[in-house]
Amino acid sequence: MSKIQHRNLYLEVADRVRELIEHGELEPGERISEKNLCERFGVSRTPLREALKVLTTEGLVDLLPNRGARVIQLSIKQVKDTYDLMSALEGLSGELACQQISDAGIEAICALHERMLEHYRKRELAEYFAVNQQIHESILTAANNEPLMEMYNNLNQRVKRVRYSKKMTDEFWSKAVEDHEEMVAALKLRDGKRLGQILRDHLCNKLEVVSLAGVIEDEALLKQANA
Amino acid sequence: MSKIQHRNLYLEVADRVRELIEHGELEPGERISEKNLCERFGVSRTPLREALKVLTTEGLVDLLPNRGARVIQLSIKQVKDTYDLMSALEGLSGELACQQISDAGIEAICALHERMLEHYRKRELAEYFAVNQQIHESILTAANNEPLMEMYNNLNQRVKRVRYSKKMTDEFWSKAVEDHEEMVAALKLRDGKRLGQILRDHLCNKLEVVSLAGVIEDEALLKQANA
DNA sequence: TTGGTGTATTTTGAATGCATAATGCCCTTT
DNA sequence: AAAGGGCATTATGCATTCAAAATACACCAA
Repeated sequence: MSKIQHRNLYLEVADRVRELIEHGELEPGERISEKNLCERFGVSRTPLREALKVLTTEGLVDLLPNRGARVIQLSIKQVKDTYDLMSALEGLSGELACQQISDAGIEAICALHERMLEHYRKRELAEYFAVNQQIHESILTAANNEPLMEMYNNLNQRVKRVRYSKKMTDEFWSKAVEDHEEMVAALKLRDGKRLGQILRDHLCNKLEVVSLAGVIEDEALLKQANA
Repeated sequence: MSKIQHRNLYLEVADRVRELIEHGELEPGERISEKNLCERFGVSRTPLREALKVLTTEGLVDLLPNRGARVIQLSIKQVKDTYDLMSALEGLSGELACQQISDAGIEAICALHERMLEHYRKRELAEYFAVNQQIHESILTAANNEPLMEMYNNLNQRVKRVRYSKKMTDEFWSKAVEDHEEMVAALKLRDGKRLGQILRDHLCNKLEVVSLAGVIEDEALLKQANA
């Protein structure tokens, strides 16, 4: 029997707004109207404003005094900085995972890895991404470090929008798969230092940024053009 | 001329509550009475409640639905996890700092290092700590990575209480100073990989935890006895 | 006593109301 | 026509109010 959980309204609202941002229904830089969202969710301003304050602390929203809230708009530098940070966190997760993960856990990741390879061979990008993400999540979970998980997810949330819009070159893709081969090898040996190093250097964190620059600038230009 | 800044009340309140927690006026696990704090700060419940929500997302406060707020009380594992995470962040800050820091910046840190050594020789613990912290802050600043800084400060805030209460053994202390010698050497060579490695392994992050276990357990027992 | 039930009190959650700051628009002036 | 000033409108910040949940406490029964 699961515990009765009554969440507060502001948490629910925060989730919903997060979704709106993630799915692009609220665009970066867009002004968030309290009234508008209140009507949309059917709640009063109090829980909505509390939610906005939470989202501001999470770094997803920018709250200007007396001038309302906007969806955060990351500069290229901020995205790069965030990726650097996430790499470091992934590195740590690799080290910790090697110390803590069970044999079964390793096997599970190997299985995911095989599935990922299959999707790579078939050039199924969306499926590849999904499994890829599962692998990284599994390592993160195996690391068994709450604040690490929490921070990683928070950062991921911030860059999700731009992350999804990335293009994958063949060269980039094959390199990523190579990295994953090495990762699995290190994991099997429980070589934490090595896995950590690979994850820190993993191109998903580095190379991406290069192509990202394009995306962000395109969006910025587009916005200017429309304004 | 500095910009006119009018901060919202909830930010002010959040700062004040943070201080109360940091200085131990609100103890870990202690129930936070809304009414009490409202009267103390002379504000209505709205901004206070907003502040509590912010502090909850920051991980300093635990907000239970319909049952009020409490100051967060970290378990030994959580403290250990947080330290692991902070080590990784410090490591990253070292790598980045080496890439970005100016010659003048390096010299400034060397100067701080000399001052720290002086305090070490004179066994001036408080002064040593202060300068030590300045060094780490300088490196973090030199890394020039906003979200990194933000996260580090947040984590630091969470463990500040237990961090201050730590005891310093001679052996531990001398090892710490040795580490710092190596750090400065790596920094002078702008050897990011090396500085990163040293910082990740720096005992301030590792050894500390061992003695911490004692402190936290003592406090827990004390609390039980009083209850 | 001890355990449980029902009521009163306190505390929290959310909506509403009010004061103030920001925005938009029209009008004047040059 | 463009720039600036003033008024009306709107949005925000905070206080207050109302409703619901949790807590405390007294009372009763075993």
